[in-house]
Amino acid sequence: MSQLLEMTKRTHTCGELRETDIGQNVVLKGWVNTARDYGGVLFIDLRDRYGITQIVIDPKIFGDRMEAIKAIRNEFVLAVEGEVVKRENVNTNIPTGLVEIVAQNVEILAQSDPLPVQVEDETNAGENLRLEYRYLDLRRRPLQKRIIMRHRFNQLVRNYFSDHGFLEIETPILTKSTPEGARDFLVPSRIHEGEWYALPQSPQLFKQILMIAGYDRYCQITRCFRDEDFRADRQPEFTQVDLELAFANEEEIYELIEGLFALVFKELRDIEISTPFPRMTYAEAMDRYGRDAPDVRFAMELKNLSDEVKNSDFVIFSSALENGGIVKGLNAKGQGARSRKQIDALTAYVGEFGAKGLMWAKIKEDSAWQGPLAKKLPEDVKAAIASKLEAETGDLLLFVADPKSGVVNESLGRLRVHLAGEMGLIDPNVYAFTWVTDFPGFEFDEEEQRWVALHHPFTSPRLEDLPLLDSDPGKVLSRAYDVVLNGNEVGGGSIRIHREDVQKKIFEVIGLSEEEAKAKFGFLLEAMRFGAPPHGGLALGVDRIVMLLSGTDSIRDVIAFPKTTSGSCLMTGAPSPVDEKQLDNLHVSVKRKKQENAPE
RNA sequence: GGGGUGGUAGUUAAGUUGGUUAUAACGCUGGCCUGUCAAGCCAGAGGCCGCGGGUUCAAGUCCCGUCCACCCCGCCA
Repeated sequence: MSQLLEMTKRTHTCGELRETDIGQNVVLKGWVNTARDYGGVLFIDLRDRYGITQIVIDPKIFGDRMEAIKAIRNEFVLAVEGEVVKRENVNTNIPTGLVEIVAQNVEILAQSDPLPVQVEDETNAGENLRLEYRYLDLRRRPLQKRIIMRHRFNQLVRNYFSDHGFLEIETPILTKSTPEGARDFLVPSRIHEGEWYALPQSPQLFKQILMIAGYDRYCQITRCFRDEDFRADRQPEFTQVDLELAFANEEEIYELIEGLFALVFKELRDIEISTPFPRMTYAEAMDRYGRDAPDVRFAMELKNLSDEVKNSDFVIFSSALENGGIVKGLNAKGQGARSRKQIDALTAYVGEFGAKGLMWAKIKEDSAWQGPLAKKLPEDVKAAIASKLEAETGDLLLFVADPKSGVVNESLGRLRVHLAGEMGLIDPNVYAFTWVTDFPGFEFDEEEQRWVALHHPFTSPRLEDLPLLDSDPGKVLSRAYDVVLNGNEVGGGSIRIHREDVQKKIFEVIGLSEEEAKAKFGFLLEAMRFGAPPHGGLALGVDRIVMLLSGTDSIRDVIAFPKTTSGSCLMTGAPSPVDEKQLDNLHVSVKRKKQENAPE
């Protein structure tokens, strides 16, 4: 008898029985969510990923089998056979709550030790424990929902692109190290002593080669790797939707991506996303929001006040301007009642992003200013500022001045978002997309004393800017674009270079010698000599998108087996030491850290 | 590489100015109970106070170091 149920197919999941099933004999299998021993009758909530069904154990039916039944504890795995009956007391909290199973047979398929973390919807268990016992954490409903949403997202993406003529083509995980961009994860070659594979930071070059190979629409949901420090929204390995199109321009790509997001939000959240998305140049984003990934759900825009304050002799403003910087401000509407302490907290906040200080003014009755600036600025300057910031009684004006415009934008741009959160200006149910376009092609790296590509060195400059490559790389704008959702960059791409001469020129601009370029990217340059079509593409951050779709704020919540901020897997213990023998095979020697108590 | 927060029972937390036997809730174990669904009631077990050192008559509490986790800066699209 007891072997029977283990071998018997379940007839239903724990989430599907309804009133219409009353009278049926069914077999369910699942985990014990809770067992309530009421002395005589025993109730078991049996759970699988589809739901919960109540099982009733009646001592009249089980007789001397009750002894074994009473040993059942939480998270035991059971097989249950019995009849679906209408409940005396319904439970309106669960979809199966109108019925229950009167068990005829119960079989314990697996036992469970007492749990280190409870399997319950709401948990405040520490994250390290949840990661160590990830299989228990994954049983929790909220996590399960996100994992399922991620699956559905992936399905939608695959079908969408397949329907649009894209081919899913896999690219190598063991590939070649590239010098630009992030640090590579490296894998030593056993066969080639002293040589190394790198894990891909993205399939960038392979997809460009695929375009040259004539597969004009490529798409892949693929893992990428970067050996940098991690954050709440950054893991050492992450997943992106990678796509590339030949003969396509920006418009075609925008339309495709807008269609995808509209579909995904409709299917997964029943939210209508209006298309086309608004667009903004990088310059405009920096000017109005101080960031290249603007959150446009609320206003409180930054205003450049350099013109307004240029004739004032207030030293903080004037010295910033004289040293090539800017002065910007924003208006925190109705925040004039903030205490000095609260404003100091804002000053500390912008300090994290390099701002040396935060100037402020409260607007009182009759446009009078209160605060350190009140006496420092002449009336006409104050009036001009107030006008530009549309200041009214009760407002709080905040200013940052710095010789580096980047510091002003970064600190004030971050402050804008920070304040909006405090002020309750952000509606969590709004999903606002923006395209950001016309990125600078290059920025000057002070440390390395050379130009570096802002996007990557395969991004095409705007055609009209090609002549600037020789004279002033800093002025070159690229054909790169980011798709931004609520202040998060969720995807980015560009029209690529398909001409060998232009690609060589770019390598030259970023200080890559002809020899180096040939050694690192010779295959690409060569491929460009054999009929390379114009092409471009984009990559979407799957983890980040699913994170936003599911309303959580940690990327770890949408990854089945995530790593910690130091890159460890608490469940498996990776990374871990390996045998000397393995290292010998790989021709790798490891410098042992000096033991503290090592003999002198 | 830098800054911040945290680490006390299986779990989540409390622990006063350094002072007797380190609390509570949930979980766990045992008992009672035939309609619960966060079941209830009674009883019980459970602790290297992250780890190492120091100050002190006395350290969960103060000091130094270290490890782990989380958040942020740098870094990274």
